[in-house]
Amino acid sequence: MKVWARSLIRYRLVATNTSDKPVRVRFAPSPTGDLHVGNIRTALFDWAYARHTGGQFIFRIEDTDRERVTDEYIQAAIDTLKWLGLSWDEGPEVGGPYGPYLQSQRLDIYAEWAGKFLANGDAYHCYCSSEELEARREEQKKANVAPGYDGKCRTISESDLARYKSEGRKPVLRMRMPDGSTTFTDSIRGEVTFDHNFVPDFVLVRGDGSPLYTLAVAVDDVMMKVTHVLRGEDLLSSTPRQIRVYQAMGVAPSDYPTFAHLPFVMGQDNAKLSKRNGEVSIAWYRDRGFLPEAICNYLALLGWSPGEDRENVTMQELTELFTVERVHSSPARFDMKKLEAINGDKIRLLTIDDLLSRSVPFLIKDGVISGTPEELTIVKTALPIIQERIATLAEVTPMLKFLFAKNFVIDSEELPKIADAQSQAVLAKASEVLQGLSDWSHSSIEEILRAALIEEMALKPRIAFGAVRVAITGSHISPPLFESMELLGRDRALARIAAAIN
RNA sequence: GGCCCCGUCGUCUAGUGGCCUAGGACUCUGGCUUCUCAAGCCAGCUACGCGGGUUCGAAUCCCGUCGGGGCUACCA
Repeated sequence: MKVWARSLIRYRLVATNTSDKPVRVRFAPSPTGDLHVGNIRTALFDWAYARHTGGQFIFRIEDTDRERVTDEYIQAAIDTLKWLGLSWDEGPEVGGPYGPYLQSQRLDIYAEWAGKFLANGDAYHCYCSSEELEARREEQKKANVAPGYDGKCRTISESDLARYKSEGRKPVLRMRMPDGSTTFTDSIRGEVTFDHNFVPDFVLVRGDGSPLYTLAVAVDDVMMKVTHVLRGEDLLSSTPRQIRVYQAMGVAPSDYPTFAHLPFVMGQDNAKLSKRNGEVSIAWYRDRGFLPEAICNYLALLGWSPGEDRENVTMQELTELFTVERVHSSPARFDMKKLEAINGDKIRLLTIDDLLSRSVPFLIKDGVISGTPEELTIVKTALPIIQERIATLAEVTPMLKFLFAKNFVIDSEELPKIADAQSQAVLAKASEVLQGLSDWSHSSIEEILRAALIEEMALKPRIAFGAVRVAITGSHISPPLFESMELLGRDRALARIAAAIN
């Protein structure tokens, strides 16, 4: 029970969205670092819901904490969303009727509302110092009382006020939480109630006059006419505070946004995702050769499912199938293996031209090719034989580098595989028959090598071709041998076999 | 500690009282195919946290319990 009770009126709000207003969903990250898979999963659901309902997808940057948010991270967030294909209707770069969409550019709006709250008595100045608050919190813990602001500054005597001012204290603006409770309906979790004994008066504006998330998020959602808030579960317990601000703003309960708190995406060891807990930055996945549509498809499956034993969905299908009703309430663990499997599936679905344009940047970055038309022609010819054997675009490099090696050398670990007498005999025989081959096609190469090595020498295919494979590609793992030899060309193929013979 | 959320194979999930001797996918294991690696195909392993209820009948409803997570900031 609060000793500083101001009102005994039971405070119970039920936020419902019964209106048929057009859907407006926002993704509002606070770019204090690279966007990670958890953020992106939220963005994806926000986007899919907006597209599914034919509503607007709003992208807002929550940079009220300028100590931690940087312009680089803001730009990175914009780039990441673009790369994933999550296009927004309102937000950075595209603007919109309710802008600006960077909270740091909306300071006057927050100041105006803060002023109103203070004038109305919904909020009050609090002069307690951090040290004092900390000390009282410790006492609360000792006394086994719910920790939180005790309401000391709800009323301040004239003498205290004069003293605080003479000490040069800068007050924060605190929201007054009335007695009672807040109940709202979460689309995913159902009815949730918070007793205000556990929702202390919270700070809206810092001592330096800058707004906090608690103020900005609620003001912006109202001002931007947001109808649905799909966000991480970590914000669930802050919802009563947002509702309190709506109430202070004079918004009718029927106009409150509908909340849906998404379950977490956990790291490999069941802890919340972090830098130490698996790779979380989307940029890392991009650089590693994951397709944006594969990342989105996989992330969509974390906390949501289209049902009917379906898993492979296109971005278009995702927007058609996505509903909040099918979103889970329990957390999901991120599984790299499954992401890789889906990525491989998506790669196999690509046309050769598409696969080519996506692979080339990796080959260039890895120094395999410089990007000349001649090189691209060779790559394009080679892609069909490796398309089904790679799971990421980055694997194109180890698969195809043998075609472009300037100074071809066999991996030192592979050398022993062709050093034995049998392998040497195979290579000698292959060299001999191949030199007389006029038609350098993979079918002719296969035909003549089978006749010479398998039939004539009576060797097992994996033994015979294995030796040739190492000589040709430098590795015992490679694209199909005969196609590889055709692609390499007669002269280089013969030279490599010759070089492999001691 | 308090408040809140969550709990089906190792992982992601289907499942909203009988269609469930619990289905699919990834992983793993074995096999087929095979010039390596993949891909593909077939088979197999493995789950309703636990305990009480309600009911003719419970993975599905209720209670408790245990476990996990979040919040508890002049972060978001």
